[in-house]
Amino acid sequence: MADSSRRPTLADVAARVGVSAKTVSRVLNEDGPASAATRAKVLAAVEELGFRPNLMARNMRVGARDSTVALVVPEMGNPFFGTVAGGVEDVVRDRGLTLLMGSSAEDEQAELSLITAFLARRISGLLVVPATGSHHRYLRRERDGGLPVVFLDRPAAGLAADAVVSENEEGARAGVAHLIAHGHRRIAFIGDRPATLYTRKMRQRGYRAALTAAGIPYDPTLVASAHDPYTAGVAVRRLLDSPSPPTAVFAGNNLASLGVVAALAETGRRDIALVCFDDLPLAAVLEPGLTVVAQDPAAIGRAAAERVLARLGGDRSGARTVKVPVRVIERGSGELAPPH
Amino acid sequence: MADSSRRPTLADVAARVGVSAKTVSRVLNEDGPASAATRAKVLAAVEELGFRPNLMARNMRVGARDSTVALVVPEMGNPFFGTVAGGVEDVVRDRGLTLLMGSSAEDEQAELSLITAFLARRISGLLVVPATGSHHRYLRRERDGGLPVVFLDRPAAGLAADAVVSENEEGARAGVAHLIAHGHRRIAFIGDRPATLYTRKMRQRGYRAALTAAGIPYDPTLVASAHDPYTAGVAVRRLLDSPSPPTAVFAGNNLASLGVVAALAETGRRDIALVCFDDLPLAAVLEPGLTVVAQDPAAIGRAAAERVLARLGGDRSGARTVKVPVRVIERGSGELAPPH
DNA sequence: TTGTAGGCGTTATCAC
DNA sequence: GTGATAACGCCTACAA
Repeated sequence: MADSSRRPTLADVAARVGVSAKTVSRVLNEDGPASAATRAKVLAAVEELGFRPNLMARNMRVGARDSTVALVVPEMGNPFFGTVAGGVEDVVRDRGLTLLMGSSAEDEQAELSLITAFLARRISGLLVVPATGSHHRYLRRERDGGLPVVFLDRPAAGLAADAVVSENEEGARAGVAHLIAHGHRRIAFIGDRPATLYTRKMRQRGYRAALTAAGIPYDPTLVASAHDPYTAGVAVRRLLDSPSPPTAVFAGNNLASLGVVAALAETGRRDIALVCFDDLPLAAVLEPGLTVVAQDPAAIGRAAAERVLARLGGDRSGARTVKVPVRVIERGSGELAPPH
Repeated sequence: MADSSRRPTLADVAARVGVSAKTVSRVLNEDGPASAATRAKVLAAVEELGFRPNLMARNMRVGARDSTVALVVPEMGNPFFGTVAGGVEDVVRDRGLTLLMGSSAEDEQAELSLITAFLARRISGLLVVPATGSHHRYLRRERDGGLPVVFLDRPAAGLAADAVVSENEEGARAGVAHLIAHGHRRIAFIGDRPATLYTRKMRQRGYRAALTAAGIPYDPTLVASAHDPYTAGVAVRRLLDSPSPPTAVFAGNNLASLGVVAALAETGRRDIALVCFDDLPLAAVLEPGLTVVAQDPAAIGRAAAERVLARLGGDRSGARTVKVPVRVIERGSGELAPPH
């Protein structure tokens, strides 16, 4: 019985069988030749001792990166990022890569230490949904050294790198144009917080573009910020109680949408038209159904993972930004006409 | 200029400064003493070369496990598991551990190779939502060797190990009793698939217990299986079209619930009472609001992570199963009376 | 078919 | 304060 406080190593297995460590290695990796007898004895000893190869040691010797791809998201709980992660994993799993994942809690410092920890593990690829306000100049050297670095949902600041984002501006513009087409001229925008957030800016830009195209003046009093349902609800109520209230609302993200829908339901305002950016479960079951600009988070994850694999495969072309299409799904709430 | 195809090592930094590798190591780890001058020069060189410590090498030398905790879930996209993961991460992050995550796709083989890959990385803890039909005898040696192994949502098969689960039976019993209290006697059960799944069995047991307690005979024709919304919808429609249809439905998981809610809405059956296991976003906004037996997935994740930390801290007590409370949230759909 | 020497990047030990 | 040496577990290169 070997010292149970230590994990068995190749050498332990070898000693037990009476061969060299190299022979055991050969059997396990199906490397060089090995006689059937030796093979059987080795496998038996491996089983008996509960030997598990040490991947850290192997990678170090081989000089290879660890076969992991790291993903940094701002919040794990948000189903949007969960679905993104699922998309990433679907793609990398097929290549034998495993997913290393952490949340920055939308905090610059946390993001930095998380990424540092990942880099220290010699990951094979890095996927980042950057936290607000963070920059990524320090990743330049890694990327130049051959580490695929891809940004998701939001582009990097201070680094020309691959990015995969939704059609934020186009989608918002289409959603707001949809409301305008149904006769609305006073349309509120409940956007992400902080207002400097990339997705917020792009979606608000789309909002303004749609207004401009229709000759409707931009009214800043119709714009509010919220990231959680509660704040969004408060914002909508305030807007509806104002002297010249909106007849329609465009909700700029999934959590804000939840708050807007709830607020409209609670106040019984079934006359307010609503289009939400990002789809929600049960959206089709509401009455009226929720008209949304649907994103495809799984596709974002997959596209980003594929960029990583392409880079790993030797693609040295310039940084590219992939835009994942969104689509307007009409379900009723966006087709309500304003009171005349 | 060093060979740019190779990452700089401690030795490279040392050579540049003109000290030994050990000195650099001392500075970086704030280990032994080091003069202010040396320290400054070392840090400058580290910065200049873009040196990053190699954690694999460090761990190997120190003989330490990697500071990661691995989590295996059956499906990444499911928001339930996403929230569980968030709970895990909240707890382990505070201890400087990072999360390694993968999906088994509810497949026994995939789960095994995933766990094998994790073990090869010398993880510090293992959290598993076991795939249907998988067993975990092979983890016994790992656990005995000091690796904390904790199961979530479903207990292990073939291994006495810590587990954290919801109050499945109690919750289902309470939910069904709620329907009975409102006058229902023909209550359908749309459970997880396959029927051998732990949560399915426990919830169905609670369903039967509630019936028995009320003296209502168990009618297998009222029981159906579904894991995705579509199948659940089909099942409900079929039940409602049957000769002696139910007056109430108990939906056994979040995805089935989506399908049941949609089917009831589409068929215009506003008279059917409904209680769902697991809460859903927008549940409160439906009309009537959705009465649910709410689980607390984040709490499940946190509790499991805390078990891991306790074991890491030296807790050698016997395997324990933690039950995370659920609670019935009345919102209307579960309080509908049957037609008399 | 099998074994030996050496080294991957880091740190523990002991010496200066 | 600092350095030389050996060792962690494994694999490559070469030899037998």
